[in-house]
Amino acid sequence: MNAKTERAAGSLVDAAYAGIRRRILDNRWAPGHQALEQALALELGMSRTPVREALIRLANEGLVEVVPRHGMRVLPVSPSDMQEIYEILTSLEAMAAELVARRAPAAAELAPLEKASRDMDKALKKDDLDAWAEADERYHRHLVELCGNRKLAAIVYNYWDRAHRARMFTLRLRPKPVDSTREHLAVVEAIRRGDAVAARELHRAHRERGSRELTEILSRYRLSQV
Amino acid sequence: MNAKTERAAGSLVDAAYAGIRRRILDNRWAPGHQALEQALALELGMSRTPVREALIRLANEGLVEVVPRHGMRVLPVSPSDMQEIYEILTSLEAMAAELVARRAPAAAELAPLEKASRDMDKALKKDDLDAWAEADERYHRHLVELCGNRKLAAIVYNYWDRAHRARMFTLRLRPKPVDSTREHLAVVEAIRRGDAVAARELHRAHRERGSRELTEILSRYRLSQV
DNA sequence: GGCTGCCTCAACGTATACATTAACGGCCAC
DNA sequence: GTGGCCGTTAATGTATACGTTGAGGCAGCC
Repeated sequence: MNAKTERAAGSLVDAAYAGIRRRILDNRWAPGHQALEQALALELGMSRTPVREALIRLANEGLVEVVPRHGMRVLPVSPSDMQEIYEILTSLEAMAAELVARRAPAAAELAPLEKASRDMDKALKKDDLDAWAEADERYHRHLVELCGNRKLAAIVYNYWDRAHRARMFTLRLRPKPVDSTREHLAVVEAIRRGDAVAARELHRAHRERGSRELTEILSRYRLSQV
Repeated sequence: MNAKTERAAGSLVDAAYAGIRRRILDNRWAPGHQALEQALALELGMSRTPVREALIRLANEGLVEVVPRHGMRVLPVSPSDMQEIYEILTSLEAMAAELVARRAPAAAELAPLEKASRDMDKALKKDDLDAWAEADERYHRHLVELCGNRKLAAIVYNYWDRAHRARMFTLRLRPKPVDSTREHLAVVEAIRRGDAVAARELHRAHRERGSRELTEILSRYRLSQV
């Protein structure tokens, strides 16, 4: 990706934000990586001003830290960070499932959830973990979209970003996620019945299980940060 | 508050952030209020640069919107915003209560919760609604602090800020909050028992009731925004 | 040899300069 | 009178300038 491509977005601030964020999520800049404002400006082909403004956004979103005299630093995600993040996601996504059930959406709106779940199974049978992760993310994303609470969705997306690297990293270390599909479909079924409490609790249990597995892996492999 | 006082904080950016935020939360700048960057800079006694950087933070936090050519605009909070916010707070604070119960805190850590609850009762008996609101906030704040999840706490604080004006506005329109104290103490009791699920569900019920009352008031008084 | 204090330098925070561009008002045609 | 076009102007986005200050190195002292 060259500077010209990154400029495509409206403003240089947006370009800087997108460029830096991409580099972090793609793990091109590992956790702990530091870069001075001037260096960033040079790499992104702009002056320090838009870089600074992008860094403020990224710092607010918890992806980087700005240390005076040391530039920005890509924040690592420790196991305890992951636990905190999963507590937040568990709580908010469970609420999302409840809200979806209360809204009693049309069958067409639920179809993508089922398709995503089926795709997870297919991917699993082919041992294609990347496709599995994509379908899993699609399921969760659609669920959160359907709940109608945009602010809640925005928080969830933000924390997904923060946990992204760790998820990618543990994807191949964890046991085959054979239970996820069934749990997803159980949530959908509860939504279809209009059973908001069941939807909430089933989704909570689903996330809690995922959280436990992740935590266990991180501690087993002594991954102090990702 | 003059410019000099606001400069007290370390950087001008912090001063601008604090100054603008204060004006909004105190309702000196009503929802919808607009101000140009240059005007803000003049009022705060600094140049546009730190003002712009503060506005980015405030916009991220949802207090203002930056519209090119029209400067910043203080965002109103509509009833549907309030509903979204309360859904988030209900879910996260319930999780916080659960986490506190799981941590099995020492009695000394729970004492401030009980004191805050007692202060709410006292304030109510004296018909001092401001003192009631302060004690109520103190209870909720301490609960969220105790849960140990800093990121969760940060989200909660942010959304409290957004809902602050509406809470202050409806404080004197709502029925006397006679149930709150009992509900708070029930949560504390569940925490003391180590009954995490009960703590979570009691707190959820507490917030859901508050949310219902608030929503009802906003619609009864046709408050389309605060 | 290790530690402390000074000095240098560069990174940052802030101010200012400047080109761009959209809002607004006025003017003209109908 | 009304609607549309054009020019003016000011607000913004970005670049650049500049003073301040803290980090790191070096020398001198214990």
